[in-house]
Amino acid sequence: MAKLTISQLAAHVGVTVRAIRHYHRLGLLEEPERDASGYRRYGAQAVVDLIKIKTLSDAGVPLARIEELLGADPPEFAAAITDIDAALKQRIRELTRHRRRIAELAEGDRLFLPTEVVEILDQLRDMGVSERAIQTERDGWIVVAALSPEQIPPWAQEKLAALADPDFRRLYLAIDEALDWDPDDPRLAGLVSHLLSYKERADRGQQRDPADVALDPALVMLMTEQIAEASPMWQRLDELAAEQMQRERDG
Amino acid sequence: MAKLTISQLAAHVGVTVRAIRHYHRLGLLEEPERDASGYRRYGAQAVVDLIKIKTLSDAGVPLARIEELLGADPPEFAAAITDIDAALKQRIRELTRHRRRIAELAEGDRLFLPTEVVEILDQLRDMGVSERAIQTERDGWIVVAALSPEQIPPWAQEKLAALADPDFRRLYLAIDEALDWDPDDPRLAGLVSHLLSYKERADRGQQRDPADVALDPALVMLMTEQIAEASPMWQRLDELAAEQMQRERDG
DNA sequence: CTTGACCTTGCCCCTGGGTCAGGGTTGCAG
DNA sequence: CTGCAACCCTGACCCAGGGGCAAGGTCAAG
Repeated sequence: MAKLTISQLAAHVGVTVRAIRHYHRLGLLEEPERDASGYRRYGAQAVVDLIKIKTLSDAGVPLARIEELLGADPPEFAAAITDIDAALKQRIRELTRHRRRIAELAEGDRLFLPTEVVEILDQLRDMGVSERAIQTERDGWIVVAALSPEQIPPWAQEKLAALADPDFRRLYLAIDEALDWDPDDPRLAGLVSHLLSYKERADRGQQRDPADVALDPALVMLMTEQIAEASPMWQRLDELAAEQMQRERDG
Repeated sequence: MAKLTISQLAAHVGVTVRAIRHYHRLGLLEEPERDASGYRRYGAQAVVDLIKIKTLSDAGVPLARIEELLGADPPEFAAAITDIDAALKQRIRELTRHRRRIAELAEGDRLFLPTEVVEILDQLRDMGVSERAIQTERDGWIVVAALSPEQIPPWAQEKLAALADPDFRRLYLAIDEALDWDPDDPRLAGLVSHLLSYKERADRGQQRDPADVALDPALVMLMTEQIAEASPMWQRLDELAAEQMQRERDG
């Protein structure tokens, strides 16, 4: 009669009745004697064992591993404890890293992109480019980073160089303002000639046009599609410019 | 053509293909368009979303909660991030605590017991009591600590006081040596009289016998059974002493 | 004698996916 | 052109570590 019922044992050790039965099923904790009515009756050893189990389990040791440990002799046990402690230390370091990443998440772009690209986005922001265009730009870079991360640095360097050119900035801002125009807007013609004249100057000069860098054409298409999706006007602009260049070559 | 396949997306973000499909099923990540053959094709937004999901998930945020967060507006999101960070900090503290407990587990006694009891065990060790008896003593204290922690300090104080008495120490050592005797060993009679004469002196004196402290009788029985289980000789000793006392009262 | 709090076993449910099965597609090499 | 590896698809089952609930037996008090 001195012995504990399952719920008393559970309450004292700070574990649920359900968990104790679970441990029995797994063979982690020995099944105690039953009383006349079939109830489990626990002695002191069960308390000791259960506390051990709970302590290890709280530390994140899987139940299967705990089972091995309970049968191990002291040197083995001590070695295992050392392992577990190292794992805990490791886990704590990880959590600390995750904390930092989480903080960056609240901050925005920086999380997803290499620093060169963050630099580009910051410059665009300083120029007064619309948030929407910046988003589109950012998404393009993300896809490039996903497919060919090694192409990011050269391309980004070129783009940064271009952004140092006031002509390029004017062009960028002009296109930004036009993003929401209808693809049939008559003002598009002016934009096309602005674009082409910049291109011409860039070609004559020091190859400042980012599109001229030797890039995977598939990637360029990807970027183009990405941008076109965000703005029908851009798509049209691209077509018109291509046609115009074709005519110039022909004529 | 331009978009990512599921495995490209997975590889870039550092997550398994299976996990992505899982997120789709949970509605966490939007199902992208399919190409002609039914393959999923992902754009940049998916990369961004997936990185968010992974970052939060790595931090231990349950997927269900992540789903809510992705739909939340920035202030809500920021608040949630603060919560999550606090939870991480909390978790790190917990792990650190568990590390300490685990370390104590390797060390032995200290794990489950308040300092008074550790003190008792240390004194027993200094006296040269066998490790086996110390284990039994320790297990008894563990049970008491689990069942009635509030009874530990008075009982432990009494026991410490008794241990200061050379008579009690001699008795303790005598019983320790006898632990492995057969229950029918003829030397038991001598041990019984040693026990009873100590009890008598203790009763006459300042109530030094720990068993005299007002204790939960269920607890005492549990302890007794615990010890009896470890040593049949002890069980017999207990019976003989009880009989002897009965005779003395009667006679 | 009933009531409520226990106890028993057994079965399905959850998360965060892993793994296997049984197919269809794509791209490259011979 | 054909074969074959490496993809992709869905669906179904499996794991830990239990939670919840059902359907029934037991116990102590009023």
